[in-house]
Amino acid sequence: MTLPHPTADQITLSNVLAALGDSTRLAIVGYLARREGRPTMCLNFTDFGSKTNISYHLAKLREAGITRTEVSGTSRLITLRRDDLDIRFPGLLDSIVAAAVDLPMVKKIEDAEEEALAQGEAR
Amino acid sequence: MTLPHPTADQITLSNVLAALGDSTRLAIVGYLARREGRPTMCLNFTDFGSKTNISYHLAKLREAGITRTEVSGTSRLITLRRDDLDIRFPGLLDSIVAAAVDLPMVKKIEDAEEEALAQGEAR
DNA sequence: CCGCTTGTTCAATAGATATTGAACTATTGA
DNA sequence: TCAATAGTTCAATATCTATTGAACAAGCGG
Repeated sequence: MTLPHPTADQITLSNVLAALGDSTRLAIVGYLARREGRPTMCLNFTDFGSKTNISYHLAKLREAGITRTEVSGTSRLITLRRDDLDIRFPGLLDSIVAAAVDLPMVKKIEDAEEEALAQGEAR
Repeated sequence: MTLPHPTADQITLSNVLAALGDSTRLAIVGYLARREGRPTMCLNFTDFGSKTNISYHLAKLREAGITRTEVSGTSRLITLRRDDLDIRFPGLLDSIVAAAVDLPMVKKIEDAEEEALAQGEAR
């Protein structure tokens, strides 16, 4: 089962920039970049907003060609489409991610995660 | 006489991307990049929309820190803030401009210009 | 099979954004 | 001083976008 994604050549600069022009989605991308390697699903973003809202933003990112969403059981695995974006717009994602990883919003939820983890261990 | 511009460190990634997420403004930036060196004023953009509309979009670009607007008599000279943007977000503008210069909208008005020029010469 | 987890879809709403024409400001050139 | 030029401001509007809660779908574990 696969969700609809644009092919590499269907990705437009306008759509990419419009998608990233929202602070929530920019934070999602920054967070995804930090977690690269680790599987990331919708639940990981709940600190960014309600379940419904995250679903909405992730759909926007997917439709713009910024993320890839793979269905895995009841969850979805979200990854950045680094390779495709780099072919279409060389250097673009790198420069955006470089700044996005340091966004206050991203740091905030990383801190929240560490705290939750620490508490889980303490229990 | 100077218009209000954000300082380099007041420029945020979110604002820049939101400003460039509009196709008209993206075309303006692409066009500005093509004209780099030559002075460019609001009148040059009239093919992108009404006078009022261009004024609106140029204000957005200026407020986001993407362009600098200098008053010169009754006109304003618009330039890209390449240096400032490159310090804040290295590589970002370059990668965007590289794609934006080839936008259909940009090509269209360059063609229109050449035609107008040819006609002016013929007369 | 039942309930829990994970997400999506839908309808409603509030807020932001783009676009327009009319009126206005300010500078320049005759 | 007058008229033309170059842009802005304003109010109105139409459209789009983000956000929410309720209802739904689908896989997983007991």
